[in-house]
Amino acid sequence: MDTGPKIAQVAALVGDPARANMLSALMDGRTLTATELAYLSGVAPQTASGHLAKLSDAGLLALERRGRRRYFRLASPLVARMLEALMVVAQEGPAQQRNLWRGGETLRHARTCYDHMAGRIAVAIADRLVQQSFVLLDEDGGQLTDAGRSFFDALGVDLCLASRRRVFCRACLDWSERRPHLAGAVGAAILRHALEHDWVEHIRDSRALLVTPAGVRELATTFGIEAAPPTDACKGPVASLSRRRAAVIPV
Amino acid sequence: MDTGPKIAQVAALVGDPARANMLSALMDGRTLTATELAYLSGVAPQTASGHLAKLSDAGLLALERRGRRRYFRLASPLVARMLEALMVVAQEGPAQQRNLWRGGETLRHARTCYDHMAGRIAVAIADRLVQQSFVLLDEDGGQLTDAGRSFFDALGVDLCLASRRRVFCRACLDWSERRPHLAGAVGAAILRHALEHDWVEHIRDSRALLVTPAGVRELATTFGIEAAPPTDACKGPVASLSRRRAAVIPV
DNA sequence: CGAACACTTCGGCGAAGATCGTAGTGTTTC
DNA sequence: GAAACACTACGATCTTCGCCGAAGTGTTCG
Repeated sequence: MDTGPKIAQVAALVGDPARANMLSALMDGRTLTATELAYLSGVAPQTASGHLAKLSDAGLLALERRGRRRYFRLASPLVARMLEALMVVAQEGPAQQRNLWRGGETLRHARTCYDHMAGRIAVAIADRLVQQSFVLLDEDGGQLTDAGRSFFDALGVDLCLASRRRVFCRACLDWSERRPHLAGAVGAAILRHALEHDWVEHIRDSRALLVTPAGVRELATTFGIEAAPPTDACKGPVASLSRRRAAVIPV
Repeated sequence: MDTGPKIAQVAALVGDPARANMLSALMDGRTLTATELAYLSGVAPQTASGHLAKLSDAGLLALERRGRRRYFRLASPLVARMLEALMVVAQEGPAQQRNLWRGGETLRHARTCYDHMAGRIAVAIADRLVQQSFVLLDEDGGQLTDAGRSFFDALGVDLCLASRRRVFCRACLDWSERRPHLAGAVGAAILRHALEHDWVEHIRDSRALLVTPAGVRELATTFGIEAAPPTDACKGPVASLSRRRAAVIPV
């Protein structure tokens, strides 16, 4: 029993475009139904059913039966980490594609990435925190400094670390900005705080985040970030996911 | 340009058993020739050539022409991280396979994992360091405590952090032991130190490590670890990699 | 109870791609 | 210069697997 064939098995599952789209759609931690995932991945429900069965059998997805529909979500944060790692390599990939992501301005601006924030805003926040020596960051990990801890305490961000002394964060390469943003315990705490204080809110069914007017103010005063949303915000956030069937997801 | 199809492209590359074997073989940072990789992955040289071309084009492998042979290695630590993440999910996978890895006692005992140590020894070291509060560790990262820093200083381990203040380490799930061992800057420093002081040495062409008598002594006094090598050590360390062609790799 | 709905199973079609034999290019060795 | 070697390019074969139409199970709603 070597490791090669085993990782091949998992990788092959992710290697199909339809399944990869499903997993991408679930990357923000939401739970979606089989039908929704079928539309999002651009295949017929029968096809999607087969894909979802494979992903569940392999332990990549967890499923919950509720009434006549089945809700799927990523089986664990480890799966999200794996997808993230794949994304990084896919982005770096051949040196050719130096261009950033076009279209979906809303997504580029602010979105969720499993349990933390991503996009321009998130990268800007990370930059600021590093610049002020509130966090130390590199590819192998990161940590909150004492100054940073005080900063977040003063801000009222609940780091959920009463019982656990260590204050970890880690870098997560932003696929639209190609720069690191904050993930891990600290990243999750920031997103939680932002949602609870209405700095940002989820847009429809997408992973995009809308920065509220209050959020713009707060982000400016707290982090010195210009967080005004792009002009074309709120336009078909999930449309980019469906390949063939451009139908609007019925919810 | 969505992320789904892009990660699918990369995942599909890893999704073929032959290519997965090649990448696994390169996981320890070695550079191997096309012929060696062909044998290790169990396919004919022509087939391997095609696979290697694809992996190189996609930016997963870096190749260096020297004379009439081409040496391949992982293009970056990011690729190793990706494979590691895949391995974790592949191991966790379906709850059924609760059994540990059988065979290859030498590999299970001690081996390299890209730039750090893995196997029973590495897990034991990590356990010990955590137990003594020299490092803090969880899935999101890790960090060296002040006490830990003093410990390594006293030990003479060069953490290579003169210019960089942060002292990062991270957990890497050991695929044979299913428990975390140390990776990141600290993990790499430990392996470097162990090699420089002849605690361990590379076995032939495999990623397995042989713990020297001196190493057994030092590991016992330093970490309180019983590091005596298994009795069947040094037997065909790479044989487990070749599937069909069991020929010995000509070097 | 029957209709609408969410999802799954089955079966055949079709395309993608992994494989290796043969043949070819460039490099080293004698 | 010829032979051995490492690797690559091409072509034919063959298996695999994604795909959807049609039909079937279980659930909800009127």
